[in-house]
Amino acid sequence: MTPRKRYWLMKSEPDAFSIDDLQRVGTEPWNGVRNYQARNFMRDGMHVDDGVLFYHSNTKVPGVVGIARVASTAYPDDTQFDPKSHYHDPKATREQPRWFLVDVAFERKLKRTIALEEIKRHTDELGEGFPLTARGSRLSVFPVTAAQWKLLLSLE
DNA sequence: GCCAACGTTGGC
DNA sequence: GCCAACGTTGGC
Repeated sequence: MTPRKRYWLMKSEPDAFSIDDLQRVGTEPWNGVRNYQARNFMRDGMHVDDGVLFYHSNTKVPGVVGIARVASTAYPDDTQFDPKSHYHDPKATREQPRWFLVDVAFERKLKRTIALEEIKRHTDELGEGFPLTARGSRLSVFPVTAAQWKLLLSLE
């Protein structure tokens, strides 16, 4: 049985990996996530063809810049095993991987950036707990409801 | 570049 | 199991 389509938001620093990079390569393993909550969402929650809002963080105008889709089920993030990688985790083994990822595929760029500043004006509709606007939240992968998805894209 | 907020680590 | 120290995130 095919699970109902879910929606997610995934943050990336454009200096490291931008929506243009994703457009160029088409599909990319979402490596480097080293937060358990974000990992759990990828490993336990994501299904192929789920929708992804691509968000640029730590940049001049942070915001949602494109749409992607989940392109694989979760599998171990290879960078955790590589001593030369910035994402190397000495406690992870092939037998007992600690970090998982999914492949993410490009769908389209938004016509314009939906800036965080603008998104904040809709806190009431998005809900107090929405991780993008919740105070102090740094979660880089989290679920978005169908209603939140629709609202955010209506701002495009 | 600053720094508040948060998550993780490790000594005890 | 507590919690101080440290490292990271990410808006500004």
